[in-house]
Amino acid sequence: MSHLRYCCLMAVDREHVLRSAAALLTRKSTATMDEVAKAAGISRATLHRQFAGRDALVRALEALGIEECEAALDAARLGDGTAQEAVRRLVGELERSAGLLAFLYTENQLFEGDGQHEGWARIDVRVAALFRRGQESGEFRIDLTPAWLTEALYGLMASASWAVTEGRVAAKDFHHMIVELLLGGALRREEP
Amino acid sequence: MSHLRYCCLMAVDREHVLRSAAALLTRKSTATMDEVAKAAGISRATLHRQFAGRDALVRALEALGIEECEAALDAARLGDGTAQEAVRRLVGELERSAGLLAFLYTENQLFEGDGQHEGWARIDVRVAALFRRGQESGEFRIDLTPAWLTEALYGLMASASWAVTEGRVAAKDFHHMIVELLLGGALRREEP
DNA sequence: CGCAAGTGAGACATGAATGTCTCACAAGGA
DNA sequence: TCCTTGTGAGACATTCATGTCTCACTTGCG
Repeated sequence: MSHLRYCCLMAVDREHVLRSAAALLTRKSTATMDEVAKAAGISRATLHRQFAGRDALVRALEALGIEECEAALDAARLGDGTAQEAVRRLVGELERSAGLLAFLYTENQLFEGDGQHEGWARIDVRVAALFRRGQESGEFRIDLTPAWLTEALYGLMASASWAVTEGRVAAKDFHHMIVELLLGGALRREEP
Repeated sequence: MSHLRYCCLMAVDREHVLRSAAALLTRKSTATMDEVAKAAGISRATLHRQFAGRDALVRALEALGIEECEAALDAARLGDGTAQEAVRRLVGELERSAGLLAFLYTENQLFEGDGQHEGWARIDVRVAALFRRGQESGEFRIDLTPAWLTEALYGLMASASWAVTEGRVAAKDFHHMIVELLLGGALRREEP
C-alpha cells in the first residue's frame, strides 16, 4: 500500500528536484547527474530512485516544459482581443519558463529526428494558429508564414534568455525586447 | 624542410575535413570523432593527426566560423548606404555559413564562462555598430539596444537554419524571413 | 522501544568516446 | 628500384558518466 505520505525530512520533493535541475541545466546543459543531485541538495542515489536515468530526467523536464507552455497558452487567452495583444500576453506568461524552454529548445536540436514529444506539436499548432488569426484579421503581414513566426518566437525567447543570463540584456527588458522586435521589428515606424 | 607539396592522393585536405565536420556537426552536434572522420572520408587516425582532439576540432571550426563571419562582414560593406540595406546584405552574406554559425552559437552556450574566442567579440562590435549607426541615422528605433538586435540576429539565423533543416521553412525564403522579421516585424505596416 | 521506510555515502561494474600506439600498404620522388 | 611520406586499420589503455548495489543512519509510526 503506497501511501504518499512524507516520512522523514523528505527533502526529495519531485517538484523541487525538477526545478533545481531545470535551473542548473539551463545554465550548463552538460551537467552531470552528480551535479544535478548536488544542486537539488540530494544524493545521486536518491536522484536515481526518482528518475531512472538521465534520459528520464530530461523527459520529465520536457514534460514540465510542455506543461508550463500549455499553462501559459491557456493563461494568455490567445483568442481574446487582438492577436497583437494575445502575443504580448503570451510572451509575458512564457517569461518565467524561458530558461527551461531555451534548454529544451536546443536539446531538441540534437534529437535527430527520432521523434519528439507530441506536446510540442500541440503547442506549435496553437501558437501558429494565433499568428494565422493575426494574418486573417489583417494585423500581421502575410509574407511571413505562421510556422516561421512560431519558430522566430522560440528563437527570440532562447536568445533573450541567454542574453539575460550573460548580462548582455537587462532582465527587466526581456518582455519588451522580444515583443517589440517580434511585432514591430527594428525599423522605426513612421509616425501616423 | 617542409615544402607544402602534395605527396600521394592526399585526400586529407584540411579545408575539406573542416567543411565535412561542419556539415555533420551542424546536423548532429554530438557526432563522434569516428563519425566525423567517416563523413570526411578519412580514418580516425588521420583525423587525429590533423586535429589533436575533439576540442581542437571544435576550435578549428570556431576559427572557421569567425573567419567566414568576418569575411561576410567585409563583403557586406556595412558602412555603405543605409543601415537597412547593410543589414540585408549582411544576412545575404551570412546565409551560406548559417548552419555552422548555428552549431557554434549553441556550442558556445555550454562554454560556461571559461572565456570564449575573442573573435566573437570583434564580430559583436561590428554588428552592434551597424545597428547603432541605424539608430543614429533615425532608421532604427532606439528602444531596442544594439546588443539585443545583435543577439536577435544570431538567434533568428540559428532558428531559421534549423527550421530549414527540418523542413518547416523553405530554404529559398531564408533571407526574406530573417530580414523582414528583424527589420519590419510581424505587424503589417500601414500603407503610407 | 523496535520496526519499516527512505536517505546518504560510497564501492563497483559497464559502456562509450577518446587518445595513443604499432604495423602494413600505397604512391611519389631521387 | 629504393626510400620517404602519409595513410588506413586495428589493438590498447584511459577517462568519465552512468547505472547498480550494499550498508549504515535517521526518522516516523505502532
